[in-house]
Amino acid sequence: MPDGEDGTRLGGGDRSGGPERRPDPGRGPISRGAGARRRVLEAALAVLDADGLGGFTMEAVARRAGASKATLYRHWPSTGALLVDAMDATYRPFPAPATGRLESDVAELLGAFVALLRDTPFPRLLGSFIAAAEREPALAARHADLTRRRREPLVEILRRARERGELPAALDLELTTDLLTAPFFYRRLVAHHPIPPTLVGEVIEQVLGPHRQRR
Amino acid sequence: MPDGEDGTRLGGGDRSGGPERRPDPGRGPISRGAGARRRVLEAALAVLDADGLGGFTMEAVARRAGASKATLYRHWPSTGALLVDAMDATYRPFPAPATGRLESDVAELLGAFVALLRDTPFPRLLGSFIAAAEREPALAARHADLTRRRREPLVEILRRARERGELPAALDLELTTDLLTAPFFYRRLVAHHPIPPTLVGEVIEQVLGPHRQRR
DNA sequence: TCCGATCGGCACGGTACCGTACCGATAGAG
DNA sequence: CTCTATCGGTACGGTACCGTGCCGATCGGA
Repeated sequence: MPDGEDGTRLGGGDRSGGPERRPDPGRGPISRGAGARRRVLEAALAVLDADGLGGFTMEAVARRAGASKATLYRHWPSTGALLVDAMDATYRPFPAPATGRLESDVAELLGAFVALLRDTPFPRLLGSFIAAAEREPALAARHADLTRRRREPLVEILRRARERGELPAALDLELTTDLLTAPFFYRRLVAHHPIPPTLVGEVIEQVLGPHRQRR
Repeated sequence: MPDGEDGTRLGGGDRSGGPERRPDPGRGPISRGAGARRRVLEAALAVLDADGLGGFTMEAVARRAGASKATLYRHWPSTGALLVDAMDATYRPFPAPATGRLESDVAELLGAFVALLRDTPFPRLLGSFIAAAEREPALAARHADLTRRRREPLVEILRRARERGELPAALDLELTTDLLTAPFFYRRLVAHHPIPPTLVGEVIEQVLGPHRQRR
């Protein structure tokens, strides 16, 4: 596999003027061991968010983390390995609503998801991960696992609803989860269309509406 | 947006409608004008497919095209501008089936789409475009337009079916198109899950099934 | 046929990043 | 408190790409 060698200029931080020094002034003295590792991973995500894959460089990450390149190379042999760990570090357990009613649970979850797509660096990072995963099988595998973990709460909501009899027993939960979430990825990353506040309700209505069953 | 200059040509859309009547102007001696332009754009896509955004470099594209850097800079002021034109060059009109029956038309179209995702460099290029578009508004706008053009045939099929009375008059065609296509993007680029041959039928059944109407 | 516009080749100085090595400092465990 | 593994800082040669300038060659329209 092509070892690293990544250096795009597309979003690249070609700063010909100032040296852009930002070693995170607010932090304490120096943290070692796991602390340093965490700091570097945070810096890696910050760099990826700011400058994309093109700016994702050992030097850039080290600068942002206030670390030395040597420290980075001690932990990660390549930018690819660093990217894998940084991607893993983006996982945050999604709040699983349990109002007990199918529609409101799903609406709440999808609403939080839309907010994540609209108000956070998440989609920008996701774009970089998608592009990188096309060329690094290790990253693709990790991202597949990450995605599975993120989907879990929604699948669980659907499963419970099915057990309560609100959804047909024969309904394919994985496919339904795809149909509920994929349009939002698609609009944000592919079609570059705005996501109106009403979309969550419309998707739920069109996907779940026909299958809704009275208990 | 760290890149200060970012010289993407927004209005430079000289999509030549010119009648280019050469049998194979590819590897002839030297081709000038539109020929050179086409050769460079092909090389740009080849480089992007092979090495991703990381390898997308004026030098690399020039090498692959058998052109000189000077030629590239004569046409495109930056890699961003080159990427925009290269992306536009990926558009191929999708064959619009017109069997006259909703299900078979959609199945045929989605089948071709799945083949595109499975057997061609398309998804790999798409990944790069997605990542780059997150950082280049000009690219995002172009990609939005490209996507709209690619969706058109499917929307048209749904519209005709609605006019024939096979779909409810109140059905949101755009949303339905999203629901029909987004899962495939999602599986291929985000979830990294295989797309079984049965998926097309399942998606059609779950999305269109409940709305099917007898005329 | 002819001439101008375009091309490929080449070279240039400048910049950024790579990957490694060595240093003195210090955090953090015992 | 002591000791050591880890850290930040610095430096290095090497590589790749940038963007520009200038050639002579040659395509391609008049």
